[in-house]
Amino acid sequence: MEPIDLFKALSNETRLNILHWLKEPEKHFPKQQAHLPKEVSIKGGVCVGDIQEKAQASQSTVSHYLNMMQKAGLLESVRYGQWTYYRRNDELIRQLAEYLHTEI
Amino acid sequence: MEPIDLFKALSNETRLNILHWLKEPEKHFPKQQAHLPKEVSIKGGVCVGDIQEKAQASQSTVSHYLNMMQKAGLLESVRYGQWTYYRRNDELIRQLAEYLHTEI
DNA sequence: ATTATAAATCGAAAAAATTCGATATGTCAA
DNA sequence: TTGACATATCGAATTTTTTCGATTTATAAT
Repeated sequence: MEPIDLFKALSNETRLNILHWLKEPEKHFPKQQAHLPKEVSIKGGVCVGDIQEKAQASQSTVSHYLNMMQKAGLLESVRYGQWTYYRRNDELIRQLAEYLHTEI
Repeated sequence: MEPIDLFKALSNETRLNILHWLKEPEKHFPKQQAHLPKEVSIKGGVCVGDIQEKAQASQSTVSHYLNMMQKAGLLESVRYGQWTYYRRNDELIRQLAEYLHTEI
């Protein structure tokens, strides 16, 4: 866990929104997992296009954000066909909250 | 509480260190409060010069950091004579940790 | 094979953060 | 009241982040 990279990733409204949306994907992305057959359902995962649409930023920007958040450990991704699904890494977010009131 | 400003303030190693040092001031600043008579002791407060010395950055940089952290709410300051003492705002740090695992 | 679609990567312009030395301001001591 | 010291503020150079459109890569459908 690299706290500084995590805090940097959290220092942006759009990225913070994405993380928040992914907390309740079915609520914020109604047409969730439209491309996925049930057998390969990725729990809590949303594809880049759906996130981009909601985030109101360019495709490259959103892709970059998601990549940065994944590198920091906040998200994890699974590719299915031409789609990449991103979901939260709740365990790391929990660790960060813990770090915040022990180390910091 | 402005989470983005808080995360920005935390996105820097020196600032993170300062916050950490101020968690146990007597441990990290041995000659603590040398200029203060006991009557006006500021619990947990350390003056800018002592922080600067430990942080190994220029005076203006450290002053700027402390100001930014105070604006974000992470620190509070008290002036005594020509010295400004900074200490942690533990309540806000607690709130941020809480926000992290409820909102985010 | 060709075409269409999703996502990643590239390259660059603009905006913001970092960091410093110099200067200003406020306070204390002689 | 002058000089010394602590801190804040200013102005600027450098670095980093933001953000985009264009291109590339990977996969799917015809």
